[in-house]
Amino acid sequence: MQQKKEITIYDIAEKLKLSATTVSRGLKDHPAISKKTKKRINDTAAEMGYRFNTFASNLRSKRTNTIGVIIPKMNSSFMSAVLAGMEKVANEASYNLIISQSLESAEKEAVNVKTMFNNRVDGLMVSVAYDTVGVSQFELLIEKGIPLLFFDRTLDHPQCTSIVIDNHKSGYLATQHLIEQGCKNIIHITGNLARNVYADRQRGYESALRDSGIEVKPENTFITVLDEQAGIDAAQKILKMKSLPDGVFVDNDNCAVNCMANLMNEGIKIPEDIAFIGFNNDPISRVIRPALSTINYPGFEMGEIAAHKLITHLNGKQSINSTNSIILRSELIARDSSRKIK
Amino acid sequence: MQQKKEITIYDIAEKLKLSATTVSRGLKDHPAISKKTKKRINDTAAEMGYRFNTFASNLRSKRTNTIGVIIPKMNSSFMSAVLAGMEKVANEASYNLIISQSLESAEKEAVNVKTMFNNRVDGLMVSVAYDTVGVSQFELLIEKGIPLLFFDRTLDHPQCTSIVIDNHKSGYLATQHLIEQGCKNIIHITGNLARNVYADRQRGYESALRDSGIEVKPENTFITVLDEQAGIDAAQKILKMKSLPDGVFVDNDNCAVNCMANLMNEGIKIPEDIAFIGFNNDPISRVIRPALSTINYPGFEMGEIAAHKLITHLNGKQSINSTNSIILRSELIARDSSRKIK
DNA sequence: AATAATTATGCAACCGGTTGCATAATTATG
DNA sequence: CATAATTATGCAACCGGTTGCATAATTATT
Repeated sequence: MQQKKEITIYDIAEKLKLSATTVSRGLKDHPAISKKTKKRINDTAAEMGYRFNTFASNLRSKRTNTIGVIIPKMNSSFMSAVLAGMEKVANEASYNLIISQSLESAEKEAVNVKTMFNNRVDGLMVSVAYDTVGVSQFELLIEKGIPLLFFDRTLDHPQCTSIVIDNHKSGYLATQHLIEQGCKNIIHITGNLARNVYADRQRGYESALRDSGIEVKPENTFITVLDEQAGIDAAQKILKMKSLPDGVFVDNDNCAVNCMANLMNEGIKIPEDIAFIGFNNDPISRVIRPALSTINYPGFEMGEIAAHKLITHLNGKQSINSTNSIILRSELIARDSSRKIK
Repeated sequence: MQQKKEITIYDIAEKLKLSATTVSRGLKDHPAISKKTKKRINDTAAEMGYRFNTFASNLRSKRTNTIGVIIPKMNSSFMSAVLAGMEKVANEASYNLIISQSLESAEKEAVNVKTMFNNRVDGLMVSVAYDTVGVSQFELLIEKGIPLLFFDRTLDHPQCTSIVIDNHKSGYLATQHLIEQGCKNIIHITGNLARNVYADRQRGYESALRDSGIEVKPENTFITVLDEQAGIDAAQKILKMKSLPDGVFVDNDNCAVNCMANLMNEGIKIPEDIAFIGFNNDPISRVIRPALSTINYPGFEMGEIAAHKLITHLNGKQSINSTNSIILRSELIARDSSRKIK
């Protein structure tokens, strides 16, 4: 395992009878170095098998070209789309991404923030865990002037930009759509209402009901973790209700689909007995039968925009504080699971 | 944006009238430092707001505690499961993950390898792009003694470990299952046969046919990119065949589901007319109706094992060359899409 | 040809932990 | 109490690019 000696700019300098300074600049395409010298330097570097030492560079220049990302879980269709978008933009701008998962634990999230901090990421993008409370774990970044950006599940902080969709409007549209289809007794299956995404959708749901003169019943809102099991549990709960609902709005397609499948197994007809609408426009929503109505959530685009925003700021082109939040367009996609009216 | 001055071990040393050496060792829990001094050092560090400088450390110690991952695409259910598994293990072992996507392009893959190389990752885990040819782009890593591990889509290299499932057996099992259900004219929708995963499954498919005395027809193997569109295209192609197949084995659930849905729209009955089996055990396979039979591909586990294997090697516990390949268990999951016999 | 302006290159300190070797401080042994 | 054996701490060089400032080389101007 004895590594061959690494070639440094000093080795190149010596061979070319130049200074390390000139070699460093030549490799960086610095304007003060002549074309001829640059070519000599680059050729020799290639020939000698030189490789740039990021650490020496980072150490001196105090920049890492690395962006941290902390998300609850990698393996969801939505989140991997976001990551893919971020990676694409970051890669094109020569930034590296360090990604870690909080696994929905605020505690693990705090540890990850610390790690990112020690790794001196130039900036951090976060979608917070299910049970995160307060912003204190992020203060040390802000004090050091490290830009912090929230996306999807955000926290409110005057110095941070948030990238979100209009969750209130989305919740409103989804509910209104069910009402238009004739639903009068609508369940909302949602998550922790301390999280902006769920709270906003719940408010949208309530507004839509009120605007149509339908009573808002607290027992019609199910707080769950929105995973597959939660969908199954919700189905059981619905089956036990004295009067069956005629519409269900679920904040996650995957959860919705599992709930729906369970109800169908018990002989419930979708959408005739119960109309369904999900959230995210997950691929699963398109292939299930009946196809699941949903709210389109542009994950890939959100990732691109978040990364782009952060990088623009890092490159000094624009302050991250100039905008406090960016709201992406999301829209209703009506499919068979909610079409009671033909 | 003027950062507050960073606290270094020298600042701590000065305050405690110690040397930087002692502080460095104290923070690292070095055995030669007394308990008392360690406590003083750690307390002062915390109090002064010291943060460890990874770059200075990396520069000197020539280790990065960073592992690179290059995959074709992040946003597939299988791949995000793999990544989640890797991240979990890496995080627990205090390694960072740098992830980048080749987006199925060999060219972009080569660039990413170079970037990882320059970033001096301690090791690299790769699932190669659709059209990657040869191993030359990885040679520079191997020459420098940087361990390289392939998973899922592998390349053959004497110095690299591969983590795979038994694709031959899986292809055999899938095909055999269809035959047992009475299928005699089976299509295999697969990918680039230069990739081990697809070539092996194709061999398994052919072996199963032969073992049952069924003729292997080249035109029954569709080479595609296995995405949603490919599923739709395959459905069209099937509908135009002179004699319809009675079974279809698709190397990807998502593609399978789209193909199936398209055929059903045209009045084909699944499984009565055509039995279907997919690959991966994607969540989608469970919720679609009829539920899609598939091969369970333990992505999360594969990620965990790959990361664990690499890290064990990096920590000097075990040479990566001691095993040349690790084969994970995969199994057939029979569901309604293939059950012709009740 | 002399001077100014421009372009190209180099010096040397710096970034902040790490480590082999030497030395000092403390404890154990005879 | 002297000497050996441990244990604890420090010195100084090192890792390899980067950068402000100075100087050298070349070209333009009068």
